[in-house]
Amino acid sequence: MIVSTKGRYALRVMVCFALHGGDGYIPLKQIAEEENISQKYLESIMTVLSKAGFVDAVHGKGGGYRLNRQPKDYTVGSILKLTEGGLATVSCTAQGPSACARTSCCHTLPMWERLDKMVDEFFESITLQDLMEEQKQ
Amino acid sequence: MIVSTKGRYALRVMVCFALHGGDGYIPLKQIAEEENISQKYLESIMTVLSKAGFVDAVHGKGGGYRLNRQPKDYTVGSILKLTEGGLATVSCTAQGPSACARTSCCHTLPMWERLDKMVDEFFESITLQDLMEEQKQ
DNA sequence: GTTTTACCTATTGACAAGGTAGGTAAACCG
DNA sequence: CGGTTTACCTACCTTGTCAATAGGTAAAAC
Repeated sequence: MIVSTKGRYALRVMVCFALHGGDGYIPLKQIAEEENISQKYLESIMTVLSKAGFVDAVHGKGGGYRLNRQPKDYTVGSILKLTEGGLATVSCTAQGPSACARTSCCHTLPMWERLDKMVDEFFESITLQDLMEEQKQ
Repeated sequence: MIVSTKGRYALRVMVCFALHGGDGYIPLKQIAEEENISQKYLESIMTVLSKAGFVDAVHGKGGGYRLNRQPKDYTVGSILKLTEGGLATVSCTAQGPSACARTSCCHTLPMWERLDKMVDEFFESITLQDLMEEQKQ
């Protein structure tokens, strides 16, 4: 598994905000109900997104969260890297390139590095806007 | 992480057998020492490969394991799917397509399916022969 | 000052990953 | 035949992470 619930929920919620559009703040309670995700669990994810400046947050009544960019200006890759803490496909490359002791003699490392690159480019090529427009059938 | 130690060890060991070449059987003890992997742990991996017919196994002195095809006739994908028990990148697609209750309304599922396909094609396009020839620098 | 909201700090239960321990069964060798 | 080498089998253990829960505090509106 390359992407855990955390990253997948983050994407779904961000798409949900994008679909709501407008300038208003939406409370997390509403999003949690619409997406049928534990509100408490979502809180921890939203805090990460908020601290990283991906969304605006306002306390109190009438508050909540909202996007602060156009959907086309969020890449899926940026959201996943933030919430998942990286997108390395194997532990060999998770600590950065050449962190493994076998680097110099490994016959498989170059493949993992190509895979990482391919996955990264895949996610960076997709935006929230793309996801909004996409749906099964 | 998309590929765990199990699958990575399996690949390294298979490449190791391929590099030894020849028709002789090689005892696991030797491979474990060369690759610096716990022999006991490798045993469980080799048993899987043996049962699936990826390698021949012979008991007793002079025995061990050997490949039973040309290196170019093993795809990385086939080895990983066997030892990892599948290569799904998200749990949404791990139980086969459309196993998720949100299938019909999910904005992210098509992306996961494309990712799965891309990863599968990547691994199926690489053979043991390719890995043998490959090394850093 | 009450309500609504975001935010913070544990804690939990389930599960798998990665490996260990100790055996049994087959094949060879003297 | 008896010992040695090997594959194979069953069980266990430790560690860590995931996903979620619980119970608060702080800010903003009314």
